[in-house]
Amino acid sequence: MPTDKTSRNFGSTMAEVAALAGVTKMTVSRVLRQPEKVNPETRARVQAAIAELAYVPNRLAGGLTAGSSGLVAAIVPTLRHSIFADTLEGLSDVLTQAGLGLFVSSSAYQTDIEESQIRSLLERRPDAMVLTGLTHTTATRELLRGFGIPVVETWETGDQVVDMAVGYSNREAAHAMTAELIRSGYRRIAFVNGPMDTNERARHRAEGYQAAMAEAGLPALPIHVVRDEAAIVPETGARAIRALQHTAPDVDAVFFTSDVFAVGAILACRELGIGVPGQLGIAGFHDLEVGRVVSPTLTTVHVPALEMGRKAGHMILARLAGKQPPHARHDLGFSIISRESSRRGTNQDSA
Amino acid sequence: MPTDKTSRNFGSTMAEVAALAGVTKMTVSRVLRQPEKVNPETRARVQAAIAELAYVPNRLAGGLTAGSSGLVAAIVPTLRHSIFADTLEGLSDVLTQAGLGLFVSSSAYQTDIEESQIRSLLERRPDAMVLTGLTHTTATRELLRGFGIPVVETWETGDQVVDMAVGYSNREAAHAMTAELIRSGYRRIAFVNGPMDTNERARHRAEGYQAAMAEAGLPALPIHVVRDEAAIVPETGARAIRALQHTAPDVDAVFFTSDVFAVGAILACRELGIGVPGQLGIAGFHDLEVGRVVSPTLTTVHVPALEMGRKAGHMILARLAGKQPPHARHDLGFSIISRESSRRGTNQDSA
DNA sequence: CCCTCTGCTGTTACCGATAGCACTAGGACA
DNA sequence: TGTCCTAGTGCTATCGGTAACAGCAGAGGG
Repeated sequence: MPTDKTSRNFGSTMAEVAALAGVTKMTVSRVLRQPEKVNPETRARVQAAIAELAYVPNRLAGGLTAGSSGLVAAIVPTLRHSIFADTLEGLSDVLTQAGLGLFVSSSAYQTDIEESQIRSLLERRPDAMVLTGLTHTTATRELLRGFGIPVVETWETGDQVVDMAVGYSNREAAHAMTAELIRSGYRRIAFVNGPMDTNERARHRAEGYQAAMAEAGLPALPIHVVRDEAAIVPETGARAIRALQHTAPDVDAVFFTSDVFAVGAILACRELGIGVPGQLGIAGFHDLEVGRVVSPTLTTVHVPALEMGRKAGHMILARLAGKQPPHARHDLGFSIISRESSRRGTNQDSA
Repeated sequence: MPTDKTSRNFGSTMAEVAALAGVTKMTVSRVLRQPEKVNPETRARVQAAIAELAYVPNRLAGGLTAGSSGLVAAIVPTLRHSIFADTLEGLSDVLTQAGLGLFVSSSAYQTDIEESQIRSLLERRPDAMVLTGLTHTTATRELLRGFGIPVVETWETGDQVVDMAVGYSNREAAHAMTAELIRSGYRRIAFVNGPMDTNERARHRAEGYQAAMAEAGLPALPIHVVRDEAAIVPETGARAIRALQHTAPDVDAVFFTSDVFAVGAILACRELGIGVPGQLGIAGFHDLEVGRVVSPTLTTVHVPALEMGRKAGHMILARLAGKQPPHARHDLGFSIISRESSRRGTNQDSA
């Protein structure tokens, strides 16, 4: 067993296996991918050689000829948010079963970073690519179209898709939640959102909020924007509550663009002696576990995080099999989870 | 621009760029990796051709010659647990900056699945591999050693490392937490653990618990094992509480191997009218956000999830640069976070 | 004016696998 | 007995790059 100076061995090559078995590489290759075409005796000999050398085929080399890497690249804004990890898990499940590898990268919510990452991901010639959201630079779109690989955009639906998309309507979801708050009796509803310039999910949610308010004949309040969306921590929600106390003390409900913020807000209210849901209604987004645990429990929007990942995986597989047509779009919907934090007139829990 | 029947283009090749620029592939290759060796005029011409064709180099092909893929493979038990996602994010940060790609796979906590995944990951000739835990099949160890690539095992420290390791001592962590509960006045302390046969983290935590009890002259209670560890949901913790009410009603504290379980337990206690921390002390593990939000707030063990990922990344980079020696091991420690759920004699919050 | 050196670019071989075709031996068939 | 067919296996080229060395022109030195 030869070992070079850096002690990197990389296992044996197909040629070594072939030599040991007394055949050519081609026969070894056949044993691996079309065993029925090889004489059982020869096959056994080759398999013995493979076992003896602990040979692991090099898919990179095979892929060169085949023109495919067996890799799917995925870009998420961050891994430090279980909601995106859920989508990745769903994707990974489906892809792994099909023998495809998953190659991950995080963009920190910035489209220019995303562009450079896509460029570097493409150097690995993925068989498909999964993106989060529909907002990308023009160069990104052109690059992806030029490569002609299946691209699935997740977490939103819309018309301007690069290729395919699976998601839900953030506009409708925010609309529905706002309407739910209004139905519960809240009138001065504030919306705490992420940056709307780089994130169409945030933009669409804002539109949904504003539309619902308008339909109810209520004034939409100025949207409170959380700048550093990468820092998704409860304290950000707490800070928003403290800020709103000054800028808009008459607000009677706050709808947060993430459960993480909403939960921080609930804790802040507890400290400040603000009764939730009596004095202030609170709603979140994502349906994270934390919202089920906090007291009062959090009203939120459930999003199909895992399912989007799975669906994206299936769309890719179908497409690679030549079935799924381009421009396929799937709306997986959402649901409003009404819990204690928006149940006006119920307990005024603040401890 | 040629496009084959499946509409997969894969961008242009270096040969096409070369033809357009009126040079050979070799010159294009040089422009990309040692531009200073190419005449500025030629270089400009080549760069124009690259831009015009939107050429993206194929690292797979380059890697074939170089004998490296620029990819690092990581295996985590599951992505649906933010704690492992944190480790991945740390790893990803470091690797991405160094131009390495991260290739992820989840093992569902089973070493046999892990083995087959490692085999399939190795087909992609990663430059390094990151594993979770120290428990692997013999075949896995041999395979990895045979490949001679840097391997970092995370989330535990110990002697039987394949190559390198970064983690903390689960034994000491569980020991410290148990001791903390004893110090708080609890005596009949139960431990709810994951399966100890496939997961040395669970095994070591059990040992730490037992040792701490023994040192205090207290009897270690039979360990309550949560079988389906993959289902890491609060309800599992709630179920454990209900079970313990029957099997060991005199227990005065429960130490859970995960905050997720501990939080479910706290909610169950609230429903059952069991006062926490008065009647029952509760402690968790991991220091998840959820433990900061639940009431009473959760006493837990903080583990360096993100840092382990980062450190693993740095160890790999150092090793690839020929610096880091084999068998390097790093203990990043842990810390006990004492919060309300184990503060005996304080409030008996059960709402 | 010749030689050597330097700077730049091209040629050839090869990384590890696979597609496509060629070839061989033995059996079926007329 | 000759022809055709069918397994089973090998040969060659190729995927898209890179390493190593070769070649060539102009500059500088003697």
